Amino acid sequence: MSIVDAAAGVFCREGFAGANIDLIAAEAGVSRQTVYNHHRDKEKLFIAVVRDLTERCNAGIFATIATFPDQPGDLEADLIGFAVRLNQNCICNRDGKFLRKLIQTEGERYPELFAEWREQGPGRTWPAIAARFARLAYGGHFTIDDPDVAARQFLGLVNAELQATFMLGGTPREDEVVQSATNGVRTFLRAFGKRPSPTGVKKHTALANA
Amino acid sequence: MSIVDAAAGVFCREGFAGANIDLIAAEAGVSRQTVYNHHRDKEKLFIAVVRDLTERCNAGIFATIATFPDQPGDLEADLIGFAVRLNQNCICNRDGKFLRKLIQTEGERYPELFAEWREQGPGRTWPAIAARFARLAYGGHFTIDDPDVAARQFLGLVNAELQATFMLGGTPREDEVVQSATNGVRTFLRAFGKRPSPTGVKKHTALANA
DNA sequence: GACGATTTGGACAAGAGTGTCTAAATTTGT
DNA sequence: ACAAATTTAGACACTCTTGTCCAAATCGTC
Repeated sequence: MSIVDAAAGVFCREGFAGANIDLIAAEAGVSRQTVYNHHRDKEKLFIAVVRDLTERCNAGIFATIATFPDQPGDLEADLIGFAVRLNQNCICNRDGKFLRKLIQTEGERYPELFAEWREQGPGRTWPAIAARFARLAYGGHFTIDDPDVAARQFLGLVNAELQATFMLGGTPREDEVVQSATNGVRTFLRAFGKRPSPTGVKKHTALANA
Repeated sequence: MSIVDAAAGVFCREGFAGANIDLIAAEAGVSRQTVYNHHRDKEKLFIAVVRDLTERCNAGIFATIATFPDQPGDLEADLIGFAVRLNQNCICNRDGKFLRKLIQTEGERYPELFAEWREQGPGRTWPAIAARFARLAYGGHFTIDDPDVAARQFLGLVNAELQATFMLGGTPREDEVVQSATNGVRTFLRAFGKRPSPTGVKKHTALANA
């Protein structure tokens, strides 16, 4: 395991103040001196960790956004699949979990660093998702007023049932992710879908592959 | 300011490891020895802080749930008012912000303590809100399949636009809270409201008083 | 095989924080 | 006003951590 990977784990578990360089070195399988050789001090190491995580997470999110169903066959199933991929590949994986925790934990201590994240992360990914929704709406699959609002509400809905787990830093099981996404997408489509389908519930299988 | 209040602030800012007892004593306006007299050690003090916050937050949430509109005049405006009260009085205030941060930061270090929170917090408040929604549905104001899912989605929707702010430990402005609640409730009612109102947008003022 | 670069382990100084102790000062109740 | 309880300031031992220094060992490359 690389030094920054090991450091990410320790910083997440112990917080910045509680993180021990000796422990990081041990988990990385190198000597303490090597840690200091590569990264001048604890703070520089921390910054390197956040930058690394932000970069990797963003790459994953954009790769997943590229799989957005622009020409859906079954709109409900396709959106559920997209939501599940987004969660499993970007938010629930190791990088996503770590980055989320570091932002929550140390966000106030490094305003510039996390302002940067905010711009590069939600500031770029949310509009990208909104654009995909706008396209679907333009194609006649939706009736939405504001694509940006719709995108944020989509994310809020498909994660609605995972909040408590995220709070405690846990990782939801795959079936919980699928369940939350399924319920969220159904509500989303009841609100914005073309046919205001009544209570009728169709049976669909979520495609959870990458 | 009491010792636990001061400790709450310092634990939140600095994390458990980074929190300094001298600083807590100074902010509480007492000597360090007094802190040790009241709470045997740092860990006991931390536990007292979390218990205190959990208790106060729960009281606030249940007080707010008591204002749920059981017999709504204007359903949309009443739900927006409820959502705004919930956010302003329970989630965005000092106690809510601190409890959220402590759970995110130290949740993994004290599993029993935060399992307790989970039972006393979401475990009791979510069903309570769900029961109110079930009552509205039974009264013919809604068409919902599962009140529990609907309650979680309601919370997810009205907070959808505040996520990034919560992440960084910030406090959203009142108008942001109202905006998010308004958009969320409108979408919620488009999905579950009795009359599947089209894109039509009515003008309503959110009652944001306590 | 030899040479330069990197890594290693261990020692080290400096600083910070926890928790204890004690005697003096202050508050509280009566 | 007095006695008991509490609070205070300061010193203290102890532990832990950071960051530096250095000589020996290891590695990579030619």
